[in-house]
Amino acid sequence: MIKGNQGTEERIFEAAKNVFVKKGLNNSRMQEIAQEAGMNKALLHYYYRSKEKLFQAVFNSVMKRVIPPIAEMLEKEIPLFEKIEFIVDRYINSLISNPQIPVFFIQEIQRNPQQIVEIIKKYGIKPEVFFQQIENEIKAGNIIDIQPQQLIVNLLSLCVFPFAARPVVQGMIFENDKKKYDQFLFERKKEVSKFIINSIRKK
Amino acid sequence: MIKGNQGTEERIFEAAKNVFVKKGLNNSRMQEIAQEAGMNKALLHYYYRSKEKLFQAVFNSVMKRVIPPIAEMLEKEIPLFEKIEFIVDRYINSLISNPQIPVFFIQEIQRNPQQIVEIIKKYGIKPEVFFQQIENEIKAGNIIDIQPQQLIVNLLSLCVFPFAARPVVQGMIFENDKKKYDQFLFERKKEVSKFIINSIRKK
DNA sequence: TGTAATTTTGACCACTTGGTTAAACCTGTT
DNA sequence: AACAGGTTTAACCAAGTGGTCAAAATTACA
Repeated sequence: MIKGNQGTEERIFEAAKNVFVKKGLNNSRMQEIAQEAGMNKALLHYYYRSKEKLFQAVFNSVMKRVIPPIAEMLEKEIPLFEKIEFIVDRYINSLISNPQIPVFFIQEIQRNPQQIVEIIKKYGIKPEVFFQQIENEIKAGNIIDIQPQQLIVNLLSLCVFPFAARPVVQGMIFENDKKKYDQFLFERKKEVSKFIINSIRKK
Repeated sequence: MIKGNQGTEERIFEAAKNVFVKKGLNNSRMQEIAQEAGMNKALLHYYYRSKEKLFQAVFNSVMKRVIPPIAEMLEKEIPLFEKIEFIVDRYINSLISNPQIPVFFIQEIQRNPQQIVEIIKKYGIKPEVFFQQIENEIKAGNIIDIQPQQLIVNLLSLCVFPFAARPVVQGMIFENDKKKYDQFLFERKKEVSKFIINSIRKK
């Protein structure tokens, strides 16, 4: 049964996602989202009540798409070095496909930190499993002594930061050459895991 | 000669810096800045014409305080490993004193990327000097083969990201314990340089 | 086909915000 | 004391904002 509204709600949602992710909550206008969806502004309120509600819907959906794969990777039962290579490769790959996500997150983090933590935990990331694996490897003498927290933050930093700071880094050390920076990011899929493993492997 | 305005302009500037750095341009209100400075809103326009001009004044000042020390460190003529230790320690220290700066920058980066690159170059950061030093060490066989760009972005990532993502990381892996996270950041002053040098040192 | 229910629209509202202005207020000078 | 300069203020304005509403258009259904 095709209802009268042939995907109106979905069109609003997609338009909102585009605009919100690109500009963040405070720089996005309801009017702009309506235009992007090709309809009247009042419809956004008809379907989603308020800007805040619409934003929450978008934000939850983005989290739901981004977090579970990470959770799954962290808990996968494969050797540590393999796992690091796997996570870095997949994570950077997904950031290459969605390069605005880090800034979108960082902005929302400031606005509402606790909510994000709760969503992340809801979708199942339990860093303790990964921590345990790291500690086991340390005890087994396979990697150097390092705080698991330091290691995982290092991994995150190395993956995410180049996307958040792209405009400046690209301007400073890549003569603003977009292709060069894309290539740079592509190579990081291997470089970052090499860098990490090099650092923690026991000689 | 003490004029009638006993530092009014400076008080505006300080108030604006506080508010802008904490909330970013778009979430800051002129009224709020006026309140913080304890004066009438019209005075902000009397001294700085517009919100944008006031923001530029603040932004330039912050850049002027943050960039030159980095430029100086990058060009200092000391051995590479020492330099890495020096930069990481000083940089993280300065971020501990000004933890909102990374988010402030990342937000402004999106708004006006090219302007930032120009300011940075104006204040004298020339990464080429550092790149040359890295390439020399590679040729001399002291460190492994690595793209200088990858290395410097790794260094930046490891220093800056934990401040930008603090609320989430603190919530996820430090049970939202502020003191634990402060301690974590403090330890990174040594951990990050160890991590980097471990990775690039030739065995 | 006629009617009720739902969806869509344009006009509108209340409020916020950056910015302006004319008048009041110093403060130093004569 | 009176004047002249810059400084400070309260009141105001225009534009933009999220949100509302009644009427129009469309769809579902008897």
